[in-house]
Amino acid sequence: MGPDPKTPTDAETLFGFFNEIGIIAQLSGNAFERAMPESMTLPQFSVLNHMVRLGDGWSPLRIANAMQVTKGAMTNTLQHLERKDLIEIKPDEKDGRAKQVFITEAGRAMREQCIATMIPYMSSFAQAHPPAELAAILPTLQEIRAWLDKERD
Amino acid sequence: MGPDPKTPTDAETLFGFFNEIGIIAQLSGNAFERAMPESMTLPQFSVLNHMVRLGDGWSPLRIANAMQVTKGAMTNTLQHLERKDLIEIKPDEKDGRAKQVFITEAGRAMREQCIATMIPYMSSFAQAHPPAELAAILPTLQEIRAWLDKERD
DNA sequence: ACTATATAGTTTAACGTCAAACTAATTTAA
DNA sequence: TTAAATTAGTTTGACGTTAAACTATATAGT
Repeated sequence: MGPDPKTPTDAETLFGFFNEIGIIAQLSGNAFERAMPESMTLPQFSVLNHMVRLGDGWSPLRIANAMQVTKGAMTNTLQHLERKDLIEIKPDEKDGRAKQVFITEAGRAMREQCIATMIPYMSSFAQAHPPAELAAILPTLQEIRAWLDKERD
Repeated sequence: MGPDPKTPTDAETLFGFFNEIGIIAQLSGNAFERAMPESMTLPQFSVLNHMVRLGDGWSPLRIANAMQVTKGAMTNTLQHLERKDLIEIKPDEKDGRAKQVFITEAGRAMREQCIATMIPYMSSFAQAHPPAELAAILPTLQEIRAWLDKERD
């Protein structure tokens, strides 16, 4: 007897899982960007949001690590935000190599605006998928993220 | 009394969820690419894999739709694969606008090789996160993907 | 002190993605 | 049949990402 076509192998399950994750990330990222004010991208919003929630004055590298992105990628995102005057970057007095990133008033306003424009979309999503449903699978996702992060080397 | 800081709002849960998804997609995609043969990317592998699993001869647009990617993105990926002789693209006799994409022997071999080099990584992952665990949350993910896809307009 | 090493940021090159403009070929409708 | 609308693919421009090379500053070790 050959393998039962109905039962996916472990490799298939694993692949299907990551494939699903990848597509959701792509579709949701797109959806958010379409909902957000013109010219704002998800990474840009994420940085602003991060600073409002956890405080600013962080170094670019620390922000990059928090967002699991390379420092080169963060340089790029910060340059875009700075050109739009949504953040301010100052040299770190204590360490000549480092910089400190601060959100501006315009940055805070932009972050608020992004959230406001996302609300309709989020509500619509939440109606179809109650937060409790997401909260239920979140722990598993967090473990997987932690594993991948640890395994990164 | 202010809101309980321990209980995230629905918006926070929702945001945290998509954030987690995004990071897992990024970390896992990276991990797979690092494991794969030099010069192969995840989208390129995905196209080869798709053709082996579901048959070749599809049009670029149909492949793009299956992978939830724009046709422009697919043009790009197919060009890379074609340059490496992993696929062959022929005009569709029935429809002068369309093309048909076929996997070559080298393409099949490359797909096998990718799978082979991924096995150690997948095993290591599966040990920490049994497929049953993934299978348990897969349905929820699939519903979410379907919703996002439908909502795309 | 001085050299060697490590750390913070930037830059570059190669890929990927999307949206929108543009071709070319096929349908539809009038 | 002809003109209009649709469909398949490609191209372009703007962003994002990584890895690796490169600067500049700081810290360790001798």
